[in-house]
Amino acid sequence: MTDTTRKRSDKKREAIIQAATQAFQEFGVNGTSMDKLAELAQVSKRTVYNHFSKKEELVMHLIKEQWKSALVNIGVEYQCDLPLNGQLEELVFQEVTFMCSEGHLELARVAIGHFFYEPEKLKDEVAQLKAQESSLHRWLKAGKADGRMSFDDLEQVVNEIDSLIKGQCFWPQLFKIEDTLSEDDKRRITKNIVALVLCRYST
Amino acid sequence: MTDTTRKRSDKKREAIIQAATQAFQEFGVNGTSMDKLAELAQVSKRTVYNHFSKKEELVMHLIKEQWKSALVNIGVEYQCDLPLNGQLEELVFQEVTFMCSEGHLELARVAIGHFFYEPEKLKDEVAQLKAQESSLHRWLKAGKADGRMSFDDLEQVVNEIDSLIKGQCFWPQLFKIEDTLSEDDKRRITKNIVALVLCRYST
DNA sequence: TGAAAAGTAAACTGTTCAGTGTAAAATGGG
DNA sequence: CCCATTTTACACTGAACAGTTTACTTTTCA
Repeated sequence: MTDTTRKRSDKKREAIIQAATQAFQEFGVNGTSMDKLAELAQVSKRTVYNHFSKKEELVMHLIKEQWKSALVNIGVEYQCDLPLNGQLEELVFQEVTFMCSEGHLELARVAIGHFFYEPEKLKDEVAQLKAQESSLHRWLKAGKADGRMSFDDLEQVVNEIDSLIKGQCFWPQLFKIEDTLSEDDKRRITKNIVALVLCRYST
Repeated sequence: MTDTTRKRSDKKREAIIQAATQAFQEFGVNGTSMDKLAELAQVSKRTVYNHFSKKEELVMHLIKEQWKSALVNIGVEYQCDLPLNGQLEELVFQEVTFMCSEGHLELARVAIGHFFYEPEKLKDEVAQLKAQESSLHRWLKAGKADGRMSFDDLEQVVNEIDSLIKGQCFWPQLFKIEDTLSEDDKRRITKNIVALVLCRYST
């Protein structure tokens, strides 16, 4: 397999992935036939099958790929010498921005469309994702250790914040019930969440 | 159409609806063929088509039906002479209980499975549902009028409470990522939500 | 009892789609 | 120019499925 052949092959592969990404987002996995996909990718159907032996393989490839690229770390480290308010606002704002970004929403749509009737598989994937301790976890833990935050159950607080974020910045957009949020919307929502949380859990 | 014929016909119809309800929940609308459905209902396929001329008609019938029956009013009216805590706890608990009931989850699964790639239709349906002012709306408004609650934006507060409830009692269960909640779970979650909300918005 | 209403079984139409087989053609290195 | 690899066009298989047609049976009740 020579270098140039690989290059041509890679280009085709790229085109397939590109087309699949778009098509799956627009029509869903089930709504995108392999014929249609090949046509969109400007590639023969057979070539699609040369690169991905089953539709499922292509789907999983895309999802994993997007998962990976989505994991650009959100990072704000706790600092004893700064007010809680500003720090937590920055952290929540980053999460909000990520949650309602088109990239993340599109990934979620494909994944949900694909896994909706395979809850077992979904559970596994989500478990993997949840395994990593989030920046939010770390920050809250540090705040408690520092004596400026007070709560019994860390997991519960994380859950509450997560619910508040997703309930306003993810689910409505996922189902296209609400439009994309403006920067002002994001700021406003962030401020409200932070106010709510600090009012209750800061000492 | 005589009385007894109606009875036989109704039984068949009932069997169809019954089977469709189950099958749509388990396999999704797209995953349930009309042949399979007829078999599950112990009814000939033609009979299915005699009652519902298209699959779509059957689907819509089910969804509307369940919507309707789901609208058992959640009702707790604001009372000036009782502590906020207990009142709001009762109200939130009712919402929590409704949200995570199997009936509601199953309806939501069918609706989402059906509407996922038809966001326009979904938007319409949701708009209809949102039109009704909830008991929560009324209670918060009354609390504010009474001077015991304080907030600028009613809609936002309702949204926050709604997010907290759904984030812990609806979405995880919808995707079968979390198990059904026990009574204790519901109570605990309710208490935490109410504490969070009153801490911030009661005067 | 007999006619109307409803149900049944099974074959059939037409379509969509995943996945395969094959032979010809394009590509690019040696 | 020749050889490897890859791509392409296209026909094909086999399955699934919505919806229809037909010829026949059962139920109900007047």
